[in-house]
Amino acid sequence: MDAPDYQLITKSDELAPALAALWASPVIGLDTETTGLDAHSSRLRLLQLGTPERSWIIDLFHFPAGALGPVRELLAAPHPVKVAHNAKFDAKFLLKHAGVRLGGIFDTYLASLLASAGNESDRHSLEAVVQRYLGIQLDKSAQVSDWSGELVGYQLDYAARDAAILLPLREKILERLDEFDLMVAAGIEFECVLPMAEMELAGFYLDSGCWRAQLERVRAAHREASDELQSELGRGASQMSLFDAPPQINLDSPQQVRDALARIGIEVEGTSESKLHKLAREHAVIKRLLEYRSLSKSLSTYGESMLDFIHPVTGRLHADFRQIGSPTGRITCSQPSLQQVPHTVEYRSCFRAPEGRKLVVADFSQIEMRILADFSRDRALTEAFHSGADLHRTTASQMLGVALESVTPAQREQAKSLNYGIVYGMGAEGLANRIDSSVQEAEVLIEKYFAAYPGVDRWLRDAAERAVKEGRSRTASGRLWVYNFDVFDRAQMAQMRRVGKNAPIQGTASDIFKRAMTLVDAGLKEKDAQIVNLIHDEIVVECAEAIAEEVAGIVEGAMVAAGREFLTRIPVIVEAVVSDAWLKK
DNA sequence: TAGAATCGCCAC
DNA sequence: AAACGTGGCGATTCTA
Repeated sequence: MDAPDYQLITKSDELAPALAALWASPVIGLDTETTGLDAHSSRLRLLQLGTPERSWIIDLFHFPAGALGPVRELLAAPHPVKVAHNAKFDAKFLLKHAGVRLGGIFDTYLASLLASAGNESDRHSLEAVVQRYLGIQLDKSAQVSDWSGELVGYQLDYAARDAAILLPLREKILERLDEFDLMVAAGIEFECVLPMAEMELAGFYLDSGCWRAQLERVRAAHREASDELQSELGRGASQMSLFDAPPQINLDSPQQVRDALARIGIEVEGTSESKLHKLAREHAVIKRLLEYRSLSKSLSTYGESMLDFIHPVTGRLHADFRQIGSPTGRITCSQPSLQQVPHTVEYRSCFRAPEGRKLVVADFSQIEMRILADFSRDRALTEAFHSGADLHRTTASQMLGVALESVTPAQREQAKSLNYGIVYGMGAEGLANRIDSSVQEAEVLIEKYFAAYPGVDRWLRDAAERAVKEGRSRTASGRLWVYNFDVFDRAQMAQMRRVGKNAPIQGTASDIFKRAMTLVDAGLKEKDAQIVNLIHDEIVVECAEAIAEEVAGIVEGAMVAAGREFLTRIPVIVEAVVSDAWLKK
């Protein structure tokens, strides 16, 4: 593609005519060039803005932040719409280096992801998307050039072209979004971009001293467990002589562990947690092995590596959040994953509010079950939520036909397993495995569950049938997942039925969650408060101590409002707690 | 020997 | 073989 008509702007008197044309355009392309990928340690060099007729390249090295006034106004306004590819990136740099909250975003990256409807083989780089939608091959070689020095012609051509291509690209993707009824879902996604950028830029504070102390405790326990297991498992090994140490077993190798267990007379098919768990009661060595595994996991995944992610400039963790991380629309997080920190006080208390600040930890109460109740219109499940009583206890009471007060803890646990398992399409074997019962007993429990909630039974069967018949599913916002299962493969068909039950529920939960994020962010706009983490149904906000209670109220209200946009028949409950650390008090 | 595949396990 | 859905990640094992 040839370079479009463009003008390089290095003086403030050149801005006015450009701004006049940009304000007059309903949609403009936006791109930035930066000296690196990290907004805290890199600089913003160029801001490219394009109308269909013309592009402008603003060299920000020539503009102190104060001189950008009128441009900031344009960028913050909801109109004109700004088309950008992966706008989160540009939004972070604009926020950090120009103090602008980018408004009116149309993100071609997110749009492309939505339009691909869960097809994970599609790539979504600007290059790939331009190729797919416009049939044009882009040359991206200038992207990684040095953007900190004197700019040369090919860099400016490249910069102008990337902004100009976004407008025709948006047109084509819009056609596809419209064709697939994805406009509502796209709107939800676009509104999340700025909150996501703000969150990543702010980062999540981790007390490194606390974390190191925790690691030391785990290390000691790990050594102890390892020594004990080596001597236990070494017993079965043949020894050269009495004075030779028994050969070391690699406890992290499932193969070696299985062989070692066999030598001391314990035969196992697999060494996974669920298989071993059942044997843990009769064999102390297995119980120890499971403890060892858990400690290993702690050390490897949540060990020093977490500290390596602390940013040298901000002293905080700036994880990478993928806004559409799964086909159901869930957000995922990596480097580090702040969504899988062990749910124990020892770990979570290290994520705490800095001096003078508080964390507000707010999560939806049983949102997926509420969605299931709303979708299925099951009378008993609906009643269970309206009663306000403990869901699992109520489920047990309704299944077993006993009074609420006489439900035993064991019965409640079984009902809980059913409530959680059922939205994943769990079968009798799965339940039996989980609650340590026979398959027959599990079958009886499932029958009782569906007898108590016949509407749920009907909805789940129907969802599975629809999934198979249509080969796709949608969430409440219309988010689409076109399945890629092999219809000639029995196992894959069974999986498709389970996904058909789960995807609309999990996906609607992420619709609600994303709306919640937008509303929370809007509610906190003028406050000294900032979203710092997102975990599927939980939002963590850091704020000034003095306004913590008020912020908790705003967060709770916003999340409830988001839930009510989608659930009309079932109450939405959010628990918001003010805390010094990432704990629900 | 580097990268892919697999296992196992953390979160929701 | 799989058996409960979505992910990320680390260690081991396999493979080209």
